[in-house]
Amino acid sequence: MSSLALYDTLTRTTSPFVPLKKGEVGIYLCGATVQAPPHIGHVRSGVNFDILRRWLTKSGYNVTFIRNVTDIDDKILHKAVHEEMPWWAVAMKYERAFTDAYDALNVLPPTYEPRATGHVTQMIELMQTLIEKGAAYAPGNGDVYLEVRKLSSYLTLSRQKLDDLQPAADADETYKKDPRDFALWKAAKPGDPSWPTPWGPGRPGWHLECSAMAHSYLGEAFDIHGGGLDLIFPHHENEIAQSEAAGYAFAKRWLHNAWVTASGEKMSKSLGNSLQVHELLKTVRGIELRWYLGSAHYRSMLEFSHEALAESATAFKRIEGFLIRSVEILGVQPTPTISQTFTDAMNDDLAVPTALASISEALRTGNTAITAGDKPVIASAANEIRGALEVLGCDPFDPAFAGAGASEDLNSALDGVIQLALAQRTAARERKDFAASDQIRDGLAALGITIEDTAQGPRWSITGNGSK
RNA sequence: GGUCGGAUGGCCGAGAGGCGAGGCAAGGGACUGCAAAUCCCUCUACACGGGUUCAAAUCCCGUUCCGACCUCCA
Repeated sequence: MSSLALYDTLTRTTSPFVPLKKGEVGIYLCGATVQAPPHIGHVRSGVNFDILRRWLTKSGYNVTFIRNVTDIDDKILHKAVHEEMPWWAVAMKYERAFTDAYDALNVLPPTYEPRATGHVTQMIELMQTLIEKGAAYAPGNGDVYLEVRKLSSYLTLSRQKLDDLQPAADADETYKKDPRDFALWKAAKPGDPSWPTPWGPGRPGWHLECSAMAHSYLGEAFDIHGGGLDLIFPHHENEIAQSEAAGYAFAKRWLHNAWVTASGEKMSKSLGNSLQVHELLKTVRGIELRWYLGSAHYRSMLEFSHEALAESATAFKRIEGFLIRSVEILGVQPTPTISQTFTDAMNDDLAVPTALASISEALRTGNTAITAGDKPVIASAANEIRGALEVLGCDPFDPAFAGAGASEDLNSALDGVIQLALAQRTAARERKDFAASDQIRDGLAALGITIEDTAQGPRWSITGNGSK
């Protein structure tokens, strides 16, 4: 038996995962700033950490998974002006877009999904603690800053030196003790939303909210903090700074997912528009997009191309096709089981690509067994494959992906109609009237129904793309 | 300037001292009335130059190129 080992950005090594509390895992994942529709880079993070969560759950842990929503920030306020909507309506609109995207990709809803605006009280408490401890200061302009020079462990995650940092171009140094001090809280500007605080009305700084929410739901110390690679600095450094200065042990381990790249570069805003989740879902199903996003190792860059996505979908359909045929032959859905090779791969810092190789092997075994009519082998291969797909969130029998399906009555009626046509075709084939036989097959194909002749007789499936 | 990644076959994508990961595409074959599906075979790659070693895609040194972060970022 292997046991789970995970990489830790803090130590830059892979080490055995030991939870703070036996059988329990607390995870905090930095979620979206809801100011635009999600592109695949955003949901890759969601998918990667969903796979981690599912594997931990499968391994027997009780997982508390917190993923926040940043529903107030500069960009949202700008967008509100641009879209001529209240800022809160903008935030809600895009929060829904993210939720829809997560749902389409079968990303499990977090245990709790806190919004920044709902945790101002906790943020004020945290700032009070920080000021009392002398780590933060309110210079009187309504801002509250964290004094980074006082922190010995600042920048340990990104391994930088404070003096090497380029000072922010837009830093207002009038009130800061050091240009690198960052804002915990921002004073209200005219027309902007604000919340009252002991230091004047204002709104949350980005970093503060995550520290406050992680503390609220996971306590002073928790197991895993996740996010995209680009959050290491400044966001996660600043979260550590705030939380440790407040006296919390904070995250024990840091996991960061790599980007989706296009032409070698991190997805930019302009590219992001064409790679929005809802656009891509016009070309592939959610389960196929998820398969694609999950198939690379979470710490590797994933070079996006429409061709690669299409190929990935083809590969997935082959696996799915085997499972469907296995149900037709065995009459029951496979019972998910986890093989040792899959376990070993996943326990090795979620080596999904290696795990996928074990699926390919089982697939070949299973398909060969179908040809041979070897039901026990078909069953064991199908069980193993379904077990793996379940962990990867790509189980075709998962009700999450069955949503748009027709009712049982309708399916039953449709099957009856097609069987009538197939009986005609079989009769035509028996009298060697292949013209008539092919006419029926072509006719069904035009309706998006594919006919395949197998050793067990003809089978049909809806593959779409029928001519209109 | 500082910090951190990367370069693997037609394409995607693992591996991290010794047994050709895997997938997709392509070609050939089996099966089939044809097709589809499936199976089998073929396609022996690790940016470059040195070095260490019995053995290097993997370790070391150097070089080139690409990318990320440095207070908006998944």
